[in-house]
Amino acid sequence: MTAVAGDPQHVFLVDGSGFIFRAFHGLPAMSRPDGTPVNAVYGFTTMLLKLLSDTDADHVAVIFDAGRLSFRNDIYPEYKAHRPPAPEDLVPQFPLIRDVVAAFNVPSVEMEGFEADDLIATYATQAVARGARVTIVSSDKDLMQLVGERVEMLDTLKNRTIRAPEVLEKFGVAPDKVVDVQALCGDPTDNVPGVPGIGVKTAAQLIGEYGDLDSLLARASEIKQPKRRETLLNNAELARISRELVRLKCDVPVTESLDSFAKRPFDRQVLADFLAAQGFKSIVARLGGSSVTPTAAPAVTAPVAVAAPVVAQYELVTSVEVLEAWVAEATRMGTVAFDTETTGLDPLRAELVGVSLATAPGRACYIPIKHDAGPAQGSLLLDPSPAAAGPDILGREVTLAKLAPLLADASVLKIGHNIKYDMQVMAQAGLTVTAFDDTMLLSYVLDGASHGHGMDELAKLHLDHDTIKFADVCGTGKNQITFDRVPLDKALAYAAEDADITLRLHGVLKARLLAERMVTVYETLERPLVPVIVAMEAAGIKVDRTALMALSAEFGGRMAELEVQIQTLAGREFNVGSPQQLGKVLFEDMSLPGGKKTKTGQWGTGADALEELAAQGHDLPARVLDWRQLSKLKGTYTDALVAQINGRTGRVHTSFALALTTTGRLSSSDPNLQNIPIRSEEGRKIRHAFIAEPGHVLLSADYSQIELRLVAHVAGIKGLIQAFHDGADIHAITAAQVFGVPVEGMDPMLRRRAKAINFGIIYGISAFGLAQQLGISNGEAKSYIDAYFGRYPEIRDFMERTKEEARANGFVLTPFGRKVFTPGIKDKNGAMRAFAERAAINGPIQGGAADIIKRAMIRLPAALAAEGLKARLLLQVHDELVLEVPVAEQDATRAVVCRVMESAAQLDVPLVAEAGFGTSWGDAH
DNA sequence: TTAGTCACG
DNA sequence: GACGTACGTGACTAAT
Repeated sequence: MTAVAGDPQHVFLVDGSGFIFRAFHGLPAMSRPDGTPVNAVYGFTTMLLKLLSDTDADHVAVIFDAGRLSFRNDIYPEYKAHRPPAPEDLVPQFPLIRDVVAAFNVPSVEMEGFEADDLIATYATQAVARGARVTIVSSDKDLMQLVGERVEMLDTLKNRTIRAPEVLEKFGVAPDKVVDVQALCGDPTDNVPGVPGIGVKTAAQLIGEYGDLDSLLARASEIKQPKRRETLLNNAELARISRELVRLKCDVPVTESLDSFAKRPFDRQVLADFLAAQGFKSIVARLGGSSVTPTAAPAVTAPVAVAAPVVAQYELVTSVEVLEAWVAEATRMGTVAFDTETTGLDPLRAELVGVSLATAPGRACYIPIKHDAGPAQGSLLLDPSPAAAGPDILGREVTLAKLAPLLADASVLKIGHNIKYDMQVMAQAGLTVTAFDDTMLLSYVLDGASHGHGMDELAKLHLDHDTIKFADVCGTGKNQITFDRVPLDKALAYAAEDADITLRLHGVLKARLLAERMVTVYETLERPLVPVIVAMEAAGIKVDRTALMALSAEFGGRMAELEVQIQTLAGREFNVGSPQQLGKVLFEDMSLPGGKKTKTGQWGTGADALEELAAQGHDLPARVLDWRQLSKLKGTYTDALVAQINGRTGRVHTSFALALTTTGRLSSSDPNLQNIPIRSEEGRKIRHAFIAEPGHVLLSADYSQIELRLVAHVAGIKGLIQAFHDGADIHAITAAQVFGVPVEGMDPMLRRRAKAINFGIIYGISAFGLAQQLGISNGEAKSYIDAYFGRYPEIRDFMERTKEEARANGFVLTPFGRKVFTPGIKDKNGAMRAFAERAAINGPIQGGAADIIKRAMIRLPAALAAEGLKARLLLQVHDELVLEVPVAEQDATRAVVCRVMESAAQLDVPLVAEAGFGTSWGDAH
């Protein structure tokens, strides 16, 4: 069949009835002012709105069930006979939902005697015959039999696409065998009898073995298990009837033609009026999008496609009445952007200065809480400050009291930009925030590290808006003032804009989430992690100040000794900490061999270069290495950490960045507690200074080989998967398999090489890199890699597949759907491209591991609470979690932590977590 | 501000 | 045949 002009390309068939029930049961009760229940109507409306704005479909229709009876009741009167009548609260919503569809100007179809599923089957068949793609918007398993090369299903509530693999997962067979399986196992919800005693698993196994139902029934007497054979022989007719019940009719004599589903525009005014009548103000606001002018009463008159400039109207809130009005408006809208202004960046030390809210584009307010009336430093005393002359501001107590219920109200969505910070600030004031979105995290899951996620940058990018910069309001450098000293008029303009922009960014970004299939990543991996991180940062970790200071003195003393020795050896004084001066000493004054220049023409004095010289017997570079180690430990850890101890808590509180890395990992800073030394003996002393409170111990639990397990899983490497199931020393087994030697009595060198290759795979292996790592020749490294690929052929496939994915999309996906962007993958510079290719290969592995530990962290607090355990999460170090645990609860806590970590994901390999206790972090390993 | 170095997974 | 490399971070110092 050849396509002719006007043929549909992509057809959306929405299972209206299915969605109504799911929306009704999935959403909390909602009602119109007149008392009519509308939760299903609301759910249906938002779904349809998203669907229509996100899809490339050119044909759309919503299909409903017409009545309770269909032709199936003629075959089997009991079909769906036991279904209770629709819930009382749902009945009045059926006609309203048909009105919704009409308001969207989308055709709806229903037909007496046929179920919606049959109509969907019929139209899908017609569409495929005309060369179109079909998306069935439903999660009903009865429709899975229709999935095919050109037909997919979309579960909008879970944002999941159902194709052949998902069908296989559900029924254990390909879509074309689904009816056979259903015929055997039946369906209690629809009263389809099936064969007694046979469930999905057995049915799939039988169909897999015999091919289809008819063959199975014909050869039933061959079945070995006597009981199963008997039931099949006795119930053959029941199975055939069941098959007729579940098989969808593809040739219903429909009256509406497929062509009549061609997508057509809808009248926004009609729709807005209808929605307003249902009380759906938040949807009306969304319809208006960025085109809404705050003064225009009906927000929907402007066409959404043309973004009219927003007329910003910001209000300074200085009376309780006005504050109450804003809270009421936010509650009514169901959505509010909010932002806090403070005196600093550290949420534990910063003081709350004010709060801004935004309820619609351009409509925002600022509530000052603590603004210093005095002029900024440097102003003349006689200068009458506008702030001093301004109106009185509301007190902290009353403002917080009025805001608390709004922030705690689960039915009002609070939108923040980096809301982690605002939640921490509010937590200091005793307020909790429930039901929130974060535009920074939205931006991060959508665009990864392809650009920054600061609000200024996003405002320019998505709204073409230049924001007022913090520096414009507070200055920079030594002239910088804190926000509480900013005059109120300037504070209003800056702070209210922040909330306003946040709200408008939310409109743009949240809409992209579904279209770009990032709902699940955002809602299950990123957003729920925020409160977990808030608690971790607030908890902090105790460090032994005295021990660190003693270490610092010790390191300092030894450095001074080494400096004397080094300068004596050099024959002159120079700054040992200067790579430039050291390079001259080594390669010019002393004329040592093998000096290499860095790309800027300096002598390279990295550890590998110094080690090589030391190995040749040169003393000076060896002592520089020692000096550098001590210098690093003293400067970065002992001294810096002591300076970071919070005066109030006596603990160190890091900051975890959630929207920074390219792979989805967290990062830690101020101080970085993810790079505390452990590999060297001297370094470990620092780890021993991280201690538990009296009566507590530290628990360190880490995933064993999580990245290599991810490799085995995503690449489907049978040899490695088996090895992980066997639970033995993975590097030794790799060595045995690749080099063909027994594990017993293995040369440790072979194991070391196998380990290096295993790591190399994770990094997107190259012969050069492996050679460098092992200190062997390029050729030898290449022969190892070839041997590895020969033993595990799936790895090569995975690497090629991943690079292809990166080239096609500009990103690769982790097993949990996170996008890892791969800029440079098409660069004309070969080195750049190779770099991007290795990063692409690493992406699903490192990113997948990051996803898994995030899942564990999200589940852990509730799992601990469920067993009444008081342990607190303190740190995450990529594959390790550190908790502070009451001594009496050690064993129970370890069990919960390991269980949660190990069950955080279901892969083709087991996940293993190992945990230890200690009074210090160093002892807990 | 950038480059070099080195701490971690 | 040359390119110039293991993946992902943050903090410190010297030099600009």
